[in-house]
Amino acid sequence: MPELPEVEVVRRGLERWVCGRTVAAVDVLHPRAIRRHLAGPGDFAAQLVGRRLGAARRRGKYLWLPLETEGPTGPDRAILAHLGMSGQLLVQPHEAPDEKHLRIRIRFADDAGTELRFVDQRTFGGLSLHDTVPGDPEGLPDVIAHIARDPLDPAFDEAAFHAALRRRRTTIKRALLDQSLISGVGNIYADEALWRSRLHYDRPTATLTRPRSTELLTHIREVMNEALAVGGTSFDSLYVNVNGESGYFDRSLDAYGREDEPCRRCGTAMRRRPWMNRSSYFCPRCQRPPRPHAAS
DNA sequence: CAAGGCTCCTGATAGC
DNA sequence: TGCTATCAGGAGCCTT
Repeated sequence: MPELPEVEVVRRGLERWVCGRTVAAVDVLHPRAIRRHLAGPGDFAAQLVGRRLGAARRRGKYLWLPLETEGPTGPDRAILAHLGMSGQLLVQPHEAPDEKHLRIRIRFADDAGTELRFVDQRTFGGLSLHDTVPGDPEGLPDVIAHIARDPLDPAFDEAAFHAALRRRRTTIKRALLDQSLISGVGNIYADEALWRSRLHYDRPTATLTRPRSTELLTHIREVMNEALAVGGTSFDSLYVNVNGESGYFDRSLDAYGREDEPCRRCGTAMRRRPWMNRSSYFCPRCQRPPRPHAAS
């Protein structure tokens, strides 16, 4: 499932293969893939044709491709992409057969011989076009202005993150998955970082000391950077990078998906608990549940 | 406003 | 064999 490292791999692929190319034609093959573009598929295509794409950017799990400005008037625009659970952005030769779940095809006005394809089995992801936040140096699309900076962003505000954890009345894994507090962390890397930090997923955020939240952030960054170094995590063929190659980080996971397998620190059988309509994996010995306490 | 639950979707897999 | 139930889960939206 694409979380920050996987999305960053895709961003780099777009940077290499799509940046600077001019859109010639757009085919929307499934309306759900364009549902966040409220003006509809026809408008999406009409707005894109003839526009040159700028350098791909990313915040958390969101990607965007700025449209290079045509003239002095009008707001800057960008193609916003989210991969959802199963989305892929593939650069394919024109002659490659259509993927079973091909949703959007973008052709370019050059003779490079390749096109950009958005393929998505479960259709949680999609593309859309948006104005960018006025004056924002990164050209952040306005609809994701509420998404927090991610832990690999040099401008991520660690002190503010810690203060928010102390202020919130919630638990640590919920906070890690809240993209308005910290972005880019999904279920897999949350479990990995909590295991490395020996923190139980139900630990109230208000109990974390500054050293503990700093340590947690360090583990988040480490696990993400390790995944990035090997091209991301993939359990099946659903996630591939922009060239269609899978990542290999799943071989290095310490917590996620390891129910009944021995903890790599202490040997205790790892456990899985249903949690928020998904699962949490943890070591019952290294990651002790928080002590229940009376409400104050 | 914050917190937490619901919902969208398809395919693999388990169980009967 | 073939059916149904379950699970995977990001994030917008809704309720409390």
